[in-house]
Amino acid sequence: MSVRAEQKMKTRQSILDAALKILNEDRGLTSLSLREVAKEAGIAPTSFYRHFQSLEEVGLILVQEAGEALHVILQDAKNAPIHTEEDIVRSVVEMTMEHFRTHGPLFRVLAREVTGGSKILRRAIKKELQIINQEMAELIELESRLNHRIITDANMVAEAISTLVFYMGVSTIDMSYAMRKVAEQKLIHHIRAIYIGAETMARTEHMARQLMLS
Amino acid sequence: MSVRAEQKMKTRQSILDAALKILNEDRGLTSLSLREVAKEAGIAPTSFYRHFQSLEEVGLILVQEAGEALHVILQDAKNAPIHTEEDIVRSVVEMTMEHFRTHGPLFRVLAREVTGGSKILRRAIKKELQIINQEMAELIELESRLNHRIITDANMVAEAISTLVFYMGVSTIDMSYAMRKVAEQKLIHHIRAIYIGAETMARTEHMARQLMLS
DNA sequence: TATTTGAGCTAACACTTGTAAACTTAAAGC
DNA sequence: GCTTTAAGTTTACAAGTGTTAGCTCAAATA
Repeated sequence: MSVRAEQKMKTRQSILDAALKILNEDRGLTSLSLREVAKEAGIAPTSFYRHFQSLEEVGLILVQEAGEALHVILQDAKNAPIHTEEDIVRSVVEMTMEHFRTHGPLFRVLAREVTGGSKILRRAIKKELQIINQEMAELIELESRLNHRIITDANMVAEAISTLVFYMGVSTIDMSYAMRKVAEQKLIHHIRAIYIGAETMARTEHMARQLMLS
Repeated sequence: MSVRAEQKMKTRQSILDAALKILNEDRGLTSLSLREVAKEAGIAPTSFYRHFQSLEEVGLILVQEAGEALHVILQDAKNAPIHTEEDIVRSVVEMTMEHFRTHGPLFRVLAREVTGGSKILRRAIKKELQIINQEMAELIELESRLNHRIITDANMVAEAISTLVFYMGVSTIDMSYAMRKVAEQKLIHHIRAIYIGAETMARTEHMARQLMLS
């Protein structure tokens, strides 16, 4: 890459960093000002336009980054060696929480902007979460096949689980280690309840069908 | 009430209405401007101060209103005649969804500001949701006692359910009738899974304990 | 009826906002 | 080495911001 292009990338990154830093200080994207971000990034206000059209565009990139980080977690879980329900739940929850914590600012943006002021951003985040949901459904189907478990609707289970993990998970970012661990255990418990509930429902349905046939 | 006090109340209400109206148009509280609200309310900017200290104070009142609306739902559910699990879940979900829809703007504020820019508001909303949680736990305990159901930790079940109902419920506000009904059914299914899961877990635990004793 | 009160007003302030226009200047390309 | 390109700059402007001070005038009070 040329010296110029390299410098441009650097400045671009410093804008993204600046935006994320300010967003992390309890601010919504729509309450952000271009000048403020430019100042934090150490550039002139108008230089911003050399890199992005608007702050919304910056937001979209941050959302994309957060989404990719989530995909990695699920991909890792899918490729992990052990696939018992207990292990998979615990490892996914722990990995997700760890990821939330280490990439706190990014996920705080995700959580804030999913109900935030920009329609475009909301749409983008919901799409991202939908993909996560799909991936989780695949993971659940994989596990249930391996352990001869009857789960009629993996998508439903995935929806409930990913919703809980996302919203409860994000709220743990600011917590102390001890409290976070408690929240983690709660989350694992909830997920297990959903899992077992779905299985019990499927089994009773299955039994009812067999009874009808006989 | 004196003529003057009455007029003041009217203006106060028009400020609250104006704020809610603007907030409903995809705006966060921190991105709101005082002058903008005053204009929408049909008063001079400085007149705002005769009623509130800041926009945050306005936000707090809106949150309080939304919270009260939620309490009413649960109170109604507790006082409803039929208390089978199936009925209670369906009726609470349907009532909550209906309430979310009819008071859409208010709950959109709640959902937006729980991750929003004001720490004070976030705290207030979380407290409100915590109370809801407590009330739901009582409802679950009431039902399980009536139907001789074994539920070891009603608080946990309540947490999972109220989290799902709140976040999934709020996202249904903008939906068409048909889609909302689908989301409603999904939600009922999730709740039932959690309920049954918790019961199954409690029963296996119960059996294990009895096995140990014998 | 005369006085006081206070909701709502206008004017003014110091400041921040987004963005346009025109520049500098160092790297890229020929 | 000369020209072109473009990242980053300064300056400028019109519009919007929160908040203070002081005025109005009708209702409340004495």
